[in-house]
Amino acid sequence: MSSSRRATIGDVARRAGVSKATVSLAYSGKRPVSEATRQRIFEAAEDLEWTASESARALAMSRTATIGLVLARSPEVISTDPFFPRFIAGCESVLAEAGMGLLLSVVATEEDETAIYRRYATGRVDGVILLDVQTGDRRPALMRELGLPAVLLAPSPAAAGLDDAGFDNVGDKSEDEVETTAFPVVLAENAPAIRDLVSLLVEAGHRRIAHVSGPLRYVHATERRNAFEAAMLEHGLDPSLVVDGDFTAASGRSRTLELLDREPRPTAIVYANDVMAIAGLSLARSRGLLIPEQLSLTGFDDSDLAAHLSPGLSSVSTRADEVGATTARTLLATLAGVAVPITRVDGPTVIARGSIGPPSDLD
Amino acid sequence: MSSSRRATIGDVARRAGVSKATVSLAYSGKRPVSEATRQRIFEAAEDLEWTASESARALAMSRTATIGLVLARSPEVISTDPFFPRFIAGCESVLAEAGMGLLLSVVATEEDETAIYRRYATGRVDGVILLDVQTGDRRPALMRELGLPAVLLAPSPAAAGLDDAGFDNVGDKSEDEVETTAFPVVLAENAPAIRDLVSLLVEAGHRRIAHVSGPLRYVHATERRNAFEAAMLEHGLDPSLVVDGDFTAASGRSRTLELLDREPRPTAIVYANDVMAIAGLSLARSRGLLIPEQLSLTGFDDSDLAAHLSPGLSSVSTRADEVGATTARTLLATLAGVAVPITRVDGPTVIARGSIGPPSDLD
DNA sequence: CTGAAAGCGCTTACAG
DNA sequence: CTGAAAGCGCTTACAG
Repeated sequence: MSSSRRATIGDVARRAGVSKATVSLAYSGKRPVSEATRQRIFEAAEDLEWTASESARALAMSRTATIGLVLARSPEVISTDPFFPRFIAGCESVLAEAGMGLLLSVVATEEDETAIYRRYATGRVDGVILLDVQTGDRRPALMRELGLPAVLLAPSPAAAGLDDAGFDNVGDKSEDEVETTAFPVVLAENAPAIRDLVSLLVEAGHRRIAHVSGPLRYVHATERRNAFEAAMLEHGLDPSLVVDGDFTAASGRSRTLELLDREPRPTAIVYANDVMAIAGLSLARSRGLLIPEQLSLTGFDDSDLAAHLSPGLSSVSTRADEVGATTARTLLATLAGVAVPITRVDGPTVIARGSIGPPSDLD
Repeated sequence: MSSSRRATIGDVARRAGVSKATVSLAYSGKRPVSEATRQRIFEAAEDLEWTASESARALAMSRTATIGLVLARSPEVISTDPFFPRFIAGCESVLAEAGMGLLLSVVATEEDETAIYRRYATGRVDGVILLDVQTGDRRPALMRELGLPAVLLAPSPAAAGLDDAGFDNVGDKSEDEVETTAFPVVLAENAPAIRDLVSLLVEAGHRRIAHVSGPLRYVHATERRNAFEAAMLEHGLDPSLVVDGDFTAASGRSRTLELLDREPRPTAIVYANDVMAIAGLSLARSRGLLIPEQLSLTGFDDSDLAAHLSPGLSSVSTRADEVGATTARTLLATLAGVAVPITRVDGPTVIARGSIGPPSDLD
């Protein structure tokens, strides 16, 4: 706008008295360039404020320096889930360093999601990150159909397609050929933290412990619920006090209402995320229950609020930023042709706070 | 991967027995194409599963079909602020329809932010959206330097550069020329909602009302604080009960602690966002205060939790999704060459819930 | 209504 | 160590 038009590699080459190829090579370092000419080139580029056009590079190299991420959740849940922004921030930190960008899409329906991936495959991104694995997830198959490199964030080995869970992340096997690799996975197990949470409550003296799950179409929600049930059984306790939530505050409130009306009342509730737990905690309090004396509660996500409620909400730190960074790194490695079949990251860890205590004998 | 290589426009042209130009024109509609050939072309394209390469179009048309958004906040605050995800979802809904993508960046420092914009200008995006206006914001100047079309979301006319607030969004004037237009602004005023909130509290009988602000480098935080003070003065009340928060739960808690220790204690607190209000509410309750009898509280954002706490948290709906959609639409119009100097959107509106009530005489 | 050709701004074999 | 040329896959004047 201010200065006429943007400089091109041709302008730089002319000013430095070299060919366009040499300018290109001086920057990419894909072939040696004498120190003298390199200097002249860099100076010329600086004078002209030149930087290579990404569009031109994209066409010439058939790589976009962009990776794609689609969030397929209701705006309501997205806005409430601290995982996404932290995960994205983690991705960004490694992508930025690699000079890559992140193309983000938010969709409501599965149809829209498929459409987006098709557009992505149209030379828009070099690869994608797959979050929120669902049972029977079709995205892995779609990615293969589109030839779109992808990395999957999975909450359990089963979700990673490592054993048969009806999930389609197994490589194609054809007769005499070697089995092709299923695409790369970052594994952040959810189960251990839930077990720890249950143990903590049991040790504190709780026997009637309930669980408010997330939407069970998500493998991570199922995984948390299964872990809850397994842990209860291990302790010889009744694992059937499970109600289905959907990660929203509304469901946290209504499911808690339901649980508090049971006879006998549970003395502790394990929620599948913080938002539901906070709504539940607030409700219990408004009912006059003392926290944690009459009701202990735990969340999942370790949202900013958890630590600063009074009492603090015991929760599970998912280290979403680290997970995001690792996932991005894994995708970059994949794009670079390095085979990374599976990367384990430290699982989420429990953070105990005031919302957990021994059950009182009052009730 | 599965099928050899992606089809190109050449393949489609050959199969349809026409020139590449005709294929291009059949899709763009920039010139009439006979119905018969159009049919043949579409069929050929379908057979070959062809869609135009975005990289090639980007180079040929010098437009990337991508807009950029950079979030420059600490991961902590981002993860807690429901505005961003909703705003982004709103943008997406109009961008997707227009076949455009959203390139998202998250940065920590101002340096990184500048670097990102420079990369953006390198043929990565067609324009950008500017959020979180700060006093003395340098981005408008930077955008002009880079020749990057932009639209600014402003919480007040002053922040939009509509009057002198030390903000650099005025057009260049040179001698005899017409004053060039400052770049487009979407205006969503914050002040009216805060005034409404104060009025509501005053009508309920409150006299000692406090405010916990956001970080004052943000114009929207300053705007909310100023509106609070102005409203208090209008009602003939002492406007000096203002403490500085930073939008985090931690600050919500500590500032509330401070306010509750004052003598006399405020009977109501207006927080600059929901997270601080929720932390404050929780603290007040743990101190044994009855809500709203002994303390009324209000938030800002209308986060998912607000409606489902017990009592519900009175808040301000920012309609972030609509604002996002409008902002995106404004940017698209700008890119299309339509001049849209300023677009007003419905300001945020108050939602009264149980956290507001008449002050009791108990204390 | 349609085609042949040039051009967008890079990168990369191919020669030297 | 360097240059001339072809190519990436589109779009868009220019002719007809």
